[in-house]
Amino acid sequence: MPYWLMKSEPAELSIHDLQRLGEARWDGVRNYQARNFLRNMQAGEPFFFYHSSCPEPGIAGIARIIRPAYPDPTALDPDSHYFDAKASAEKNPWSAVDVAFVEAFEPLIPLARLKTQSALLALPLVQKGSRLSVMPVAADEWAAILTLR
DNA sequence: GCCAACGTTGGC
DNA sequence: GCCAACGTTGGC
Repeated sequence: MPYWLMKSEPAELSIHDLQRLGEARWDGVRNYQARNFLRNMQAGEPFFFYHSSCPEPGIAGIARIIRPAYPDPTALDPDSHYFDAKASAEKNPWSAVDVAFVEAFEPLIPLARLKTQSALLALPLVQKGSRLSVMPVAADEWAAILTLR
C-alpha cells in the first residue's frame, strides 16, 4: 500500500485540528505535480501530516485518506483563498481528498532531525529547494520515520 | 519554444 | 523580514 506525506500550515489546519474534527477535506492544492499525486491516492492509504511555515516545522502525525480525489470546491468559491477564476464546474482542474485523523506525534519530528537521516535523502521534503506539498513516501522511508517517534 | 519577470513557498 | 528556489505567465 502506498504511503504519502502532505504539508499543511498548522495555522490553517493542524494535526490537532484534525484530531478534534476527526475528518477534514484536504483542499487548496494548486500545483500540478502535487495534484497528480493526490489523484493517485486511494481510500485507506496513510500519510504523514507535516506542519509547514510555522515556528517548528516537522512531521506532526499520521492521517489517512478516506475519500479519493474529487473536484476541489474551493477552486469555484470566489470567497475562498484558493479561488481559481479559470476553473468552472465543468472544467475544474483541481482536486481534493477527504482525510481522517490517525495519530499525533508528541512531540512532532522536527524537520532538522529528518534532515540528518541518511535513509531519507531521496525524500523531496528534505531536499534543498523542494517545495512539493504532496509526495509519495517509500515503505523503507515510512519505517525509518516511524522509528523517530 | 525561449526566457525574463513575477508570484509563491517555506526555512531560517 | 529575508531570500533562495521554484513554478507560472506572457511577450516575442
